Amino acid sequence: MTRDTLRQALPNLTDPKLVDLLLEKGQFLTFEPGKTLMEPGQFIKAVPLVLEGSIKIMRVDEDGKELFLYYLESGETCALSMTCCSAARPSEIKAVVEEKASMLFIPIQLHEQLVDEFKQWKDFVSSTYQHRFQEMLTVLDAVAFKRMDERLMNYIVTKMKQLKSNELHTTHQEIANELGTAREVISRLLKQLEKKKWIELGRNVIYIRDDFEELIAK
Amino acid sequence: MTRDTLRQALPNLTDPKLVDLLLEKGQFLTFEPGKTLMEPGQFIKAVPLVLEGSIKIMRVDEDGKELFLYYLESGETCALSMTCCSAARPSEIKAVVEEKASMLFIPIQLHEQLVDEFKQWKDFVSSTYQHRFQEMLTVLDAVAFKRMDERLMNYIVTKMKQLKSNELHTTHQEIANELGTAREVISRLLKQLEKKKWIELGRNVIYIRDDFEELIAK
DNA sequence: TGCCTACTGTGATTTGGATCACCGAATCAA
DNA sequence: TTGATTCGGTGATCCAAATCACAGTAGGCA
Repeated sequence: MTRDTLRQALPNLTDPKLVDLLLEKGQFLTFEPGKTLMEPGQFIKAVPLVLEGSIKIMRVDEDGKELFLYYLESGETCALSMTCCSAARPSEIKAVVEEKASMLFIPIQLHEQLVDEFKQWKDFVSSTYQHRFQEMLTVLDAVAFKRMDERLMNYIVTKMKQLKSNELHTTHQEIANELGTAREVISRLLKQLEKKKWIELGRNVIYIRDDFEELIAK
Repeated sequence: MTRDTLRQALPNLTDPKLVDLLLEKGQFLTFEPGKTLMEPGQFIKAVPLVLEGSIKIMRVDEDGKELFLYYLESGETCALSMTCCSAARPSEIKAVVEEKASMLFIPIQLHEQLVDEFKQWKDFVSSTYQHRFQEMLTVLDAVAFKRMDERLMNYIVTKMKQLKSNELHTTHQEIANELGTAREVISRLLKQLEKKKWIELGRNVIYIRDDFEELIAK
């Protein structure tokens, strides 16, 4: 039932009036992995709230190159959607379902109303901004100051945590896309990690050693 | 007089009660160019509002490398300050006065109160977030997808607009810092632009052709 | 079973940018 | 005026990453 899902995803939203409004006027939808929710240039008319699953948010260059920004997970929303849709501007990003997701779409008018009326919602929005700024800075640091080997290792750690698994079922090409580089570069770097016995490579799968994160810390 | 300065910088803030509160509880200060207002790691206890002049905001890497993010100009405030200080977290950025600046520092408690009580202030904050997200994405694009020559040309255009002049009084080293690269790289690229007659180089000064922006568009 | 496609591995080459090593010229300070 | 410092110019070299070019291989499916 949606009320429970909402409570689980957002335990901080306790005000029953707020919850009622969200459930009454929000649109509940579920999506399968791989579904593209948003492409650059599209307009968005609702704030997406993730209840279950996860959404991958990416920046896309003019000539199609992509760059992974962050995941939206249970209880999170997209700062960029909030800014874009309150300004009625087209999306700057691409959003793809990573894990089967159930979501609540809050119409922009309702969102604006909630910000005014409910401190809990205002705090939620404000902490979302904060959180996302932080993540944008992290990506910026990585792109501006780190080499690809380090970025790849961080990527693997992020994925492991997000999927709560030490097997990544993905292709080298997919990783390359998300890091904004070429497939060969990723293949070679992964091979180096395999030689160090930090990971094992299979077709469409990467097995990661349990102590991977400690290994890279050194 | 400060009231006039405030009105000029922020014509949208018309509510007299709001303006009174800002003037009464905000701290008015002026700074000379070059003054460092904020270093990474410092804590900030007030939201800085720029009335006149401009402030340069930069990201700083662990090993001291810098990266220019954006300018705060008249009527603007720093989204990062708002998130950092409401969360009582240390600054993630460095802020340096670019042009002689007069500023109003809004204590964080007052800021929070204003967000609740004044729609004008809430809208101001919200448009600040939006504006800054946009600029962060622009920087991200540049760093992730553009070559240094293009970034340098964009940098020159940004500076020209911000200073409203087609002479830049700065050193190659300074530009290199802001773009997160090495001085030699900038010197060589500037030399190329000079060979194309798009700019002229002097010691501590770059003269830029009036139609520079049209030239690079091609 | 056999073909086709998607995925991976790897060498060779190129390129953008970083780094090192100087030098000369302008400017400042004593 | 002179010595020191800052700034700009430039060659040489190195390195990470991009690009090009193929080849092998595992799976899907006809």
